[in-house]
Amino acid sequence: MTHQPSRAGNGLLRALPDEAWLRIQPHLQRVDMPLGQTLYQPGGKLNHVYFPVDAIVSLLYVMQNGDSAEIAVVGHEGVVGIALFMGGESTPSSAVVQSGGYGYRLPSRVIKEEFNASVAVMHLLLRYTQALITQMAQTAVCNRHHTLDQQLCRWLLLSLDRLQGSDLVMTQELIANMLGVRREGVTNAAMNLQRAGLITYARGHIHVVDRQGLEQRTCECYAVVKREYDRLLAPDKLA
Amino acid sequence: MTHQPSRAGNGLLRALPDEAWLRIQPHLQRVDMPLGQTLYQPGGKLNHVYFPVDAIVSLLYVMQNGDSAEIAVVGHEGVVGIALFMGGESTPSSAVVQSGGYGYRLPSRVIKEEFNASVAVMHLLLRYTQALITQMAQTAVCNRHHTLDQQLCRWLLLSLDRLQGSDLVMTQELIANMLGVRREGVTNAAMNLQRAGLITYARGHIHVVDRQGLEQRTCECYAVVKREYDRLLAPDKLA
DNA sequence: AGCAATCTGTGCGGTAGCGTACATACACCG
DNA sequence: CGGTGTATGTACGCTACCGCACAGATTGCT
Repeated sequence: MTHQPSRAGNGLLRALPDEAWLRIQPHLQRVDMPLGQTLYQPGGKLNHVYFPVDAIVSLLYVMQNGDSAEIAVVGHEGVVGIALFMGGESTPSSAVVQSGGYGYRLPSRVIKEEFNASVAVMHLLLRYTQALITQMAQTAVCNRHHTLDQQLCRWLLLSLDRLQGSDLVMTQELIANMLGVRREGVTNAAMNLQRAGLITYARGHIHVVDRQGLEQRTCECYAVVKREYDRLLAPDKLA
Repeated sequence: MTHQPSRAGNGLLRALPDEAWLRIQPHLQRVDMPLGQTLYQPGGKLNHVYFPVDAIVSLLYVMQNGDSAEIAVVGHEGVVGIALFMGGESTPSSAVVQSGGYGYRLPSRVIKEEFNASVAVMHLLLRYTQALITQMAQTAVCNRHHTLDQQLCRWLLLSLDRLQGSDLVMTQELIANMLGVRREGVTNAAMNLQRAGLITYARGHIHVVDRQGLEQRTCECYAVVKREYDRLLAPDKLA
């Protein structure tokens, strides 16, 4: 009694040309993506690409001394494992599930074949990749110039855009790992946001009360990234 | 009396399949790339891609308040303007010549046609793009975690790899703009390196005395990026 | 109910880099 | 040769964040 995979839950699957979708569908496999799962190890061989539906995946780099930093985040709008069709087969970063849920995975062979077989699929995936590049670039800028308060706002907004509702399941410890800062720093920033009436939280649950307030308080980085995703993945572009 | 463009000076041109090179060659135009020249404005339409030969181009993001940060750097190993074949047509960052020299440029139409016409060209450019992605990601990590001393070392090494010889023409003011820090911070870091006997410098000229010393003093970021460029653009890969 | 693990808050000294202001020094040019 | 711009050095208070240590507080387990 296996259900047919649905393309509704992921923006890229939805944007595929119908023929491509029909070719891909039989190879898609629904997978649970529990919090903390590591999809890729740095340098490791990639066996699948993942299309998250209600899960969020962080691309992050872990340094020799254990410090880490998030490079970008992928949710229902995208795909994890671009190195496969970019030709590199692996990356120096790892991919970790940051918010549990499910998604679909596709064997590397299939995505590579489809990438090479269909110009429309190729262009779709490349536009997504460019959006991802923008996110990485903006992360670099943000790390350089903006306060932890602002970065936390940006991070919450990016996560919110990839979930339904306005609640996150996420300890401050984990957020600190993603942002590459101390847990106490996150505590402090979160208290600031709570006092400002933008969020409430307790023991691993964050509730966003005032989304617009977050958008006002964050740096321009969020808007730049959002605009670029909208521009590159707008429905009319995804012919 | 125009000279035929040579493919010798740029790694990507050199790696092109011969047929592709012959198609492209007539459209290549040698251009001077003087220090400070802006190749792309954020959001602007890209009319050409640029293949630097002895120039270095910085991809950088300038914020609303004027603060800036370098995202990545491109020299004779690469090409400026990947957004063209990635399908975005533009990017939110700008491209500025950071070390003067010359290169070749190619009209956007030609690079797009060639990208779509030849799988080998496509794979070459995509592998290069993945290396560039690694550089951006590592820049984000470095901005988060490493000291200015280390970052200056990394920056000098990245530049050195894209020049012949061991001298850079580059004021501390400019370096500060690239790294997104104060000029005084660069002065301080440069003094540290000079005292350590790794470089000497004066009024816009930097001479690297002990390259190995720089490599020891910098963070792991430099090695990660270098390794990835070597891996993705190794001669045997570039069939 | 009681214990253990987990999550969050707090305090304190340390430091890297910022903003600002100014001082020196070299380089070019008339 | 003197003057003007440009490049570099120095000083000082300030802030954000770090590292570390520890104190509640809530949750889950037995």
